[in-house]
Amino acid sequence: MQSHTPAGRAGRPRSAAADAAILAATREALVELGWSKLTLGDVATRAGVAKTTVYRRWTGKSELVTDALATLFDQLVLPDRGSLRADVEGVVLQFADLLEQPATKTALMAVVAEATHDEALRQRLREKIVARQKRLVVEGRRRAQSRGEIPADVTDPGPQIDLIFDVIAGAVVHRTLVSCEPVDADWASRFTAVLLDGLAAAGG
Amino acid sequence: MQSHTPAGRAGRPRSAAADAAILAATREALVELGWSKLTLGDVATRAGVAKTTVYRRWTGKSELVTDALATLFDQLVLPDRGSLRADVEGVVLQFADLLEQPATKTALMAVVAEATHDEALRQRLREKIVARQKRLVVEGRRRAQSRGEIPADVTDPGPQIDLIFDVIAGAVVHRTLVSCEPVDADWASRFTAVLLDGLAAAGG
Amino acid sequence: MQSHTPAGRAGRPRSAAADAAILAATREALVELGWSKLTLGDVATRAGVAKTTVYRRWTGKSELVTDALATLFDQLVLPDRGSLRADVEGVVLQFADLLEQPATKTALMAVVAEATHDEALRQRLREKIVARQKRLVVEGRRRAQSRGEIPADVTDPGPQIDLIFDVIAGAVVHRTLVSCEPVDADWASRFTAVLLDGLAAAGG
Amino acid sequence: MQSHTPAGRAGRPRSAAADAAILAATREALVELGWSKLTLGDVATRAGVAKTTVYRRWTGKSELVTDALATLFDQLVLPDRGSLRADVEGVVLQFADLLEQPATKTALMAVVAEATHDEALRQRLREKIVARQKRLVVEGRRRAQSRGEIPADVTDPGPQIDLIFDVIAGAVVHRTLVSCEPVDADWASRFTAVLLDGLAAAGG
DNA sequence: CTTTAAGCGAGACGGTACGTCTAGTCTTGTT
DNA sequence: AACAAGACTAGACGTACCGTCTCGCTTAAAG
Repeated sequence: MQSHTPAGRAGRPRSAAADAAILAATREALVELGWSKLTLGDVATRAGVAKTTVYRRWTGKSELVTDALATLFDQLVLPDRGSLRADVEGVVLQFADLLEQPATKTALMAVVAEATHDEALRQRLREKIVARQKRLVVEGRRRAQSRGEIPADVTDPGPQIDLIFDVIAGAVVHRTLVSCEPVDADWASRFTAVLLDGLAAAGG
Repeated sequence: MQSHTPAGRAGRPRSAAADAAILAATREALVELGWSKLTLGDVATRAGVAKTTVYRRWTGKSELVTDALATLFDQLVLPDRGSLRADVEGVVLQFADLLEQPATKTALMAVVAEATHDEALRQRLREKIVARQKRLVVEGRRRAQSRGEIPADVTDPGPQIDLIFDVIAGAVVHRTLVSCEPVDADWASRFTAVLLDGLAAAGG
Repeated sequence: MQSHTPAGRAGRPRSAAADAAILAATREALVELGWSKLTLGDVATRAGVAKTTVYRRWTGKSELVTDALATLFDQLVLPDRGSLRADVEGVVLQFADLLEQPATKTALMAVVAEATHDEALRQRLREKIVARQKRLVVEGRRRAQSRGEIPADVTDPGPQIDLIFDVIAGAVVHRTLVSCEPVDADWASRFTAVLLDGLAAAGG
Repeated sequence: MQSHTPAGRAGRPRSAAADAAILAATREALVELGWSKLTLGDVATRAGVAKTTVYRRWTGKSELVTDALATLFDQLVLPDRGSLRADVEGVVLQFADLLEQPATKTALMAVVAEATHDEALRQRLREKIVARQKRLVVEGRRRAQSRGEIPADVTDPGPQIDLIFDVIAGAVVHRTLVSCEPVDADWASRFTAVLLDGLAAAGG
């Protein structure tokens, strides 16, 4: 999303409603058309906005879709389910739910693909998507420490936090989008067991 | 790749060299341009071939890139490193190496993205890419059983084999392409420890 | 008009019918819309042809309109009316008729205007439009000489031929498009008298 | 040009300087860009003025350019050269000089072209441009009458005045802009001879 | 000396057309 | 037949201008 009414106040201010309409139209178009057939002209039409208005606010398809995707990742929260094991299973199931939504699955991989050869997009992706997910892992670990389930680290973030994040996010994405198998309660339970037991044994 | 000189024998046979030239040109173009800016016309020009020749053999960009990608995954092998732990670390590092190659990283995510809304492509992806990776996991498990490191299952494939595959492939892909961190010997060692210890504790 | 089936013969040749359809559509659009609102996209649609086909054959609006205009100037002929005076009056009236046609009046001045800062267009204009008009003046003079109405020059073209052409064409265009007065039989007669008497007295 | 500080008196009056700046910027832009690439936004920028200020004063490109053109035609005067023949040659040379200026040649034909399908513009053109030229012809004729070179008409304006004007203006414009030949002293002399001798013989 | 109505610079807006590019097909003549 | 070449239809691309509008500020005549 862009900064509205920046520093100076000269000229007509940008319509705040347009941003929301464009992002909503983008999500809608993603579901119907997928990444490669989504066009900014079509998004503009759906949003009831001129094509130029879209181009004035976003520099291209990748940036727009990244921001539309970010609004979906805002749904992620971490309800306290009472134990570390339950919290991890909750996060796994919740992330899997998000990936089952057509707009998410279509867009996420496409944006990652574009980001492989676009540093600016990689930056945007990290700030708006990855950070939102990582927050959950960090929060879950903090809770487990306050419950006494795992020792409080001297160093924070702990040494394994990145590994944990890549394993959780990677495994869920891979099962959902590549293996195309459902992430159900059973899988979540088996996965959580391997992860937590492995971390415990490895001293993480 | 397509079947050359199929059943019928009338007319000029398809040039076998053209296939190789087109796939090589596709890999080259992927590195230079990325998925979204790669065009079949450009591939044809690079391959020194008419556009019609490309379209006669592949139905579209996704299929062509999938096949070009498959030639890269053919590099994957599983040298016997003497122990299960070493074999897993070897597979992790080898897969990471493959993903560091520009053509691979660019193409893999893009093909997965397209596959989310294209069943035929999903099928092709599983046959030509995923199967090649999974083979390594299955082979590694068989070796560990013959070494006596893990018990021989009654059921084959074992119950956790899919989970193991998703965890390994998912974590490596995520760390490489999303977190953009290197998969080095240290990370591979830590990851393998968590995975194997977790599986042992969970009874996998 | 472009050269079709140039030197080389590889590839599909350009459709000759398309040229005619595009030029006809251009004339039609000129009448309805005028120069400034005529768009090449609209011309393509009217001609039942893709926009790229137009751009492949003409480099821009000016060139296309010039060629469309040229087809109108092809109408000009010089019927033998028996005397120099009658021939001049005939040419004046015929040229005026041509300028009364909506497509002509709209396009001619616009092309001249563009040509003032485009040497290539100026060249094209001279070859395709001006030459067609000048031919009539030269032919009329040749006829008058064969009738013995004016002496046969030693030098050919005669010294005044350019002046005569500019006076005839200029006066008719100016009266029609700037003064917006009709060029009727009376005006043609008065104009012809002044021109021929003036030339006779001045020794042209 | 528009009326400043009109009848009503409330509110901030229009800046007189802006008019001059805009017209100057228009002439400048005409020279650099020509008619078809001249944009009002660019004119506004050159004039150091907001686009709205231009649109508040002129209804469109045609009107603005017509007015800018009119300021150039204000240069035309008719110094008394002592005889009808010398006066006509003077007018011809002076008009040709004006047409050699880049801004004039570019704009005049373009405005005439637009005027062919815009009655209001045709009116403006006649008032601001054509009238300025015609004045010279009328004045020259009046002078010749007072010198006794031609008889004073009972009717005024005389019957041939329009024809004379179209012949002079048309021939000079055509030679300059279509034939792209210079109007030098020799051509002016030959042209004047034909015109005046023709008029004398024809009884004009 | 305050209204108050218009002018002003800035710039976003809904549109339209631009000229280019790509997809995928079709039409040549050649191999 | 398959091939190289390249024209073809269809339509998206991102840019530039159009002419309008919405702002907040300035300017001077009217009250």
